[in-house]
Amino acid sequence: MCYDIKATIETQLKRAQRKGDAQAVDEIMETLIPLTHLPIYHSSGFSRPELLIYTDRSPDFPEVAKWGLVPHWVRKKADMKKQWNNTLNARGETIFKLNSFRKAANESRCLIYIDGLYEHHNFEKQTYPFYIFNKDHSPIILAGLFNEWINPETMGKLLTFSIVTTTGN
DNA sequence: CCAGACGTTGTT
DNA sequence: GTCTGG
DNA sequence: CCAGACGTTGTT
DNA sequence: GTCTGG
Repeated sequence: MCYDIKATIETQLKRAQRKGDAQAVDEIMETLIPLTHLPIYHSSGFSRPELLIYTDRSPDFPEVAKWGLVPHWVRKKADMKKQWNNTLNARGETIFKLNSFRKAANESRCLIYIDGLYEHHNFEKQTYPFYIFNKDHSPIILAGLFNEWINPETMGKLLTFSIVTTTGN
């Protein structure tokens, strides 16, 4: 499960810095970062934050995307709103079967660089958030699926993504 | 056949 | 206790 | 998923 | 677009 994350600009840019050139990073800072909610210190997916993802069609130069995948078959804006809180996560075991994820699982995969994530644990009827991160503070790199949805009213493109989860190990 | 959904999480 | 909003 | 609300009346 | 439930 993964519904609450921390993502700083530095961490989100790590891949572009390593794989791209310095000019590309400057361009990202100027043109893409202002379109996002970065830096994100603790956001729930349900607040539908926008951040950078590294897609398989552009693996080293990130794209701005909104958390909560809108499937390709959604036609109306109202249907989109019904759908989007249910696709923050995608169970890896079933992504090739389900209508909402199958096409993206086959064709549109991405990576999401984050600092850490928050898991809630229950103890004596109370809930406590635990922050999970790498010991050396290196990025946690999550597997994701994405889709580019065309809003029929405005013809605007909306890039959205879902985080792939699996059973604990 | 048509209408309506299409998804995730947890379990002291 | 249960529903809504984020 | 968790956090926080959960309700009513009238109207310059 | 495709699957499920009635």
